[in-house]
Amino acid sequence: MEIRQLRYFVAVAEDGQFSRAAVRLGVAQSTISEQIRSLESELGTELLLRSSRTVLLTEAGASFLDGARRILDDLTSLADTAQEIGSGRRGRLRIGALTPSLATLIPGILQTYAKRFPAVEVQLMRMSTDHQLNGLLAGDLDVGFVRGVHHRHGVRVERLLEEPLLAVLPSTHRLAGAKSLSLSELDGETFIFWPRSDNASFYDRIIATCHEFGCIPGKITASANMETQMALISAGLGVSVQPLSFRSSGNADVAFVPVHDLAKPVQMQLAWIPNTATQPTREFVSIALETAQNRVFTR
Amino acid sequence: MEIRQLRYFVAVAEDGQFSRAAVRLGVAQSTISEQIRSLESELGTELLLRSSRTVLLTEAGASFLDGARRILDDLTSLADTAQEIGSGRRGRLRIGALTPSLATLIPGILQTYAKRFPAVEVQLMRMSTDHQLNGLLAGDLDVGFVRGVHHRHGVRVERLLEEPLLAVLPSTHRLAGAKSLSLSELDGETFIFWPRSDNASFYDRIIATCHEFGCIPGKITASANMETQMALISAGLGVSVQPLSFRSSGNADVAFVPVHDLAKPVQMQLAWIPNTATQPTREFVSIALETAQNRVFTR
DNA sequence: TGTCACTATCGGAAAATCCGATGGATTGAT
DNA sequence: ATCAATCCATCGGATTTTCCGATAGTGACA
Repeated sequence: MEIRQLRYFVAVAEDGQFSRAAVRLGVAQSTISEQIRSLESELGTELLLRSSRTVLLTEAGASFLDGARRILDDLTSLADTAQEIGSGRRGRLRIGALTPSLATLIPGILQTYAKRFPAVEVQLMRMSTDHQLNGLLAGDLDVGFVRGVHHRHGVRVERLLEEPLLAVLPSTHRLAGAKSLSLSELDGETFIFWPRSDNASFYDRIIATCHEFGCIPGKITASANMETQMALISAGLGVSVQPLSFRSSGNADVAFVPVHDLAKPVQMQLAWIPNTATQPTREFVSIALETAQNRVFTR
Repeated sequence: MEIRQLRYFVAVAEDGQFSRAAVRLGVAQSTISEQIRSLESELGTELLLRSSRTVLLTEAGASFLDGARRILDDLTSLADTAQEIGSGRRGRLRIGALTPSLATLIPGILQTYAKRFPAVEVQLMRMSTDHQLNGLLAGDLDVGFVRGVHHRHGVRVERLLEEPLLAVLPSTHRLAGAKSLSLSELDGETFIFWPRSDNASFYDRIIATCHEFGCIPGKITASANMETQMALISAGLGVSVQPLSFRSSGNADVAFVPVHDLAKPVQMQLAWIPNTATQPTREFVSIALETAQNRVFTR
């Protein structure tokens, strides 16, 4: 049984004539006759009743017509779907993101992406950097917005934007009004920070920098939630050092003060796995990098 | 896109190897390679990721695999169904029947038929002879159990069995105990009978026979329902002349008395339209004729 | 580095499709 | 009744496609 035969049969059934169907299909009438005949002989059943004026369907033919039409439809949609998936116009995209990126970078990127690929189902998940890396490697995630990742086998990481680190202080803090400060001035204070398990290397880098510049945190209170951290700081329970985008949560009674000995900015990065990247992933990465390049993060 | 290509693709996806799939399919490996390649190029999408160790599916390939499997299944069931319908193993059979046939002939025939063709949907409808003929000609009925039909264009009628006509009398009737009677003895009585519209020729034949033998019915009360007729007769409201099988309703307080001047029996007949008969119809007819031949209708 | 297992490619053989011409059958008109 | 027209079936040959075997190319593994 061949697809061609199904097409010919459907055409004949619709036209009620071999010859007219042949013209419509752009083939010789003898071809139609042969193919229909071969189809019938393969099935062992007559599908058409040939009278000299018109062609009628047998019962088997009527049932076959229904089925053949459905299969022909299925075939085109099969091809269409494969093409859409292959071209990235259809599919699924699982994005991991750190909290600050959600308010700053991601809205613009997603807007562009959703416009170009409306049929792709986007799943956006707030996750820590280390969680994202694990997810990428486990195949649970397609792309992630992370911080402080250097190299990890199989994972490609590209810089999206850079931000300075700022001291985050309660508004009642003695340095809240300062133009800028030195890390050593926060020596011994309680620090409010992300859990070390969220991004151990970034955590360690910050702490090491503090030590380097003569600031040894007293207690370190961990919270995985940005809003909670803000609340703790504004309540005067501690201070923190955070990238500028931390500010975009924009609320709470806290002061952001530049730290002049922290010249080196931190980066927001995009991470994905080129080897196994799906087409939607590749498209998203390309849009994300492009969007970030055109974007200057302002206070 | 060809069915062959779907088969090859499914085989490769299942085996994870071109060469092994080729062996399993009984074709050369180069053939598989070419066909898959041609499929991919037609779709404009890669379906398989060839590494030198194993073949993996792309996203598009995974979706295509599902669809291809489903379509291949659909194709076989399409062919199977057409074959079943063509051979009469599947389909629909609409049978019309007079009331007496329902209790006598039909059970045995249907039993045999349902055993040989379990997948055929049988619809049995109680209808008058004329209704059945109209139904057959209109294509609403496939086969009918009728009485007193001679010839009608396009309709074929075969005798199934013959039965004598009996007088049907209230048990209180003066002739109820007679061994037999002559029609003339019922002259002037009220007759309980089927409506003339149910089977005009049969009706007219009975009435003509009565006249011929000196019996002119007084009033004629019509009822399309056998049970109603029995009730009317047993209530003493009239008499009737009916085929023997009328008796099989077996109840009510009526007497069946042979009529010696009605030597000519009446027939139960099978009617169908050979030109447009479906396979189930043909099979049913053959079983019905066969069953009736082997059957002697006894009191 | 060499071997192994696998897919891609190529030329030619084999098979299937397709075409045009023709035959046979039926319908409708003259 | 005959003739023309229409339609499907059949046949031989041209064309296209499929298929095979051999061989080249490629990555994995020892």
